[in-house]
Amino acid sequence: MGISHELQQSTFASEEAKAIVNVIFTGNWVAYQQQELLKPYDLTMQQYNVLRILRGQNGKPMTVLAIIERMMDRTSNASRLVDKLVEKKWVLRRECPIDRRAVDVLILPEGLALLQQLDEVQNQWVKRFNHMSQEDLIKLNELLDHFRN
Amino acid sequence: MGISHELQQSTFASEEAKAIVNVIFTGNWVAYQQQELLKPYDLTMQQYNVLRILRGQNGKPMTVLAIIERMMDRTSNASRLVDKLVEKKWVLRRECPIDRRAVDVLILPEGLALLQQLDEVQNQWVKRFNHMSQEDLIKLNELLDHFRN
DNA sequence: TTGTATTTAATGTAATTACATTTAATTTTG
DNA sequence: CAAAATTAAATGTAATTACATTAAATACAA
Repeated sequence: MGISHELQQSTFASEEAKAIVNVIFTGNWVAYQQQELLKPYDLTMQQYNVLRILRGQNGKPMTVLAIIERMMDRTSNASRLVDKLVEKKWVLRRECPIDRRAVDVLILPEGLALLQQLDEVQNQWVKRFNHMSQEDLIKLNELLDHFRN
Repeated sequence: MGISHELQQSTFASEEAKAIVNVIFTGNWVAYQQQELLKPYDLTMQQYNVLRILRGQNGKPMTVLAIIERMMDRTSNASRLVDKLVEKKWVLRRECPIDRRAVDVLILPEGLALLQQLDEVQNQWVKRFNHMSQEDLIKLNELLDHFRN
């Protein structure tokens, strides 16, 4: 089931053009599945992404700008994403003591607990990709990295 | 510049997890560039996608449903996308004579002219990817197809 | 020091998207 | 045939995103 069949497109102008469409389409395809996975937890992909970034800090706070730099979708409005997470009591936001322009964001135990729950869901879901060999996955990661230069 | 460095993430739980993030991130990355390219033409990626699908019909009309089946982002609201294209006089919408529930959508000469203009822009931009060999591109397409099963 | 520029985050807004519902037409079933 | 089910598209709406602007704090330069 290649991209040509998927989009019912008989030919592409070039292998480059095909790869561009394929990368976007496949990205949307995975993102959609992730969204479905997260829906029961009242969490959008971007919110989930922010939570995981904060967990990676191991308790250390992060500014909004630092969060953006690590996000998969950097066009998201991180201020408002953090808003939502604060609303849901999963993270804490407080003035940064060193630079009062900045804001420190911290994940709360409730947020960590939610992520732990989601780890299990995620681990189950990732099995969906075990039709790919380890070599294939490594090669795919290399090629995607190369694609972005 | 791998995905780890890009997102400042030291490790991933597995090569699968890394590939998932990489596919989404790279998809967003290309989509963002395409959007920037289209901005001067007052066209969103989804609108552009619909226009190109219609051009592929070589004058034959298509129903909204048929358009959706060929779109890269199938969660888009095709009705409203077509609305926008009708507003801008790039496509024509008319009742399907065979099934009055359906709507025939046709690209207009103005739409074709716009696309022709964009072909040139696109061709220039695609050169951005000529650091990838033809073999790399073919392999990338294969792996992305395989990734989706 | 003081005024200017830059940085950081928040906010206003318009457009888009997601999701459910509605409307109208067609198909299927009894 | 008539009623029920299904299909195609449009629409209402709430949430999200994109984009520009604003506000506040800090850095820099004269």
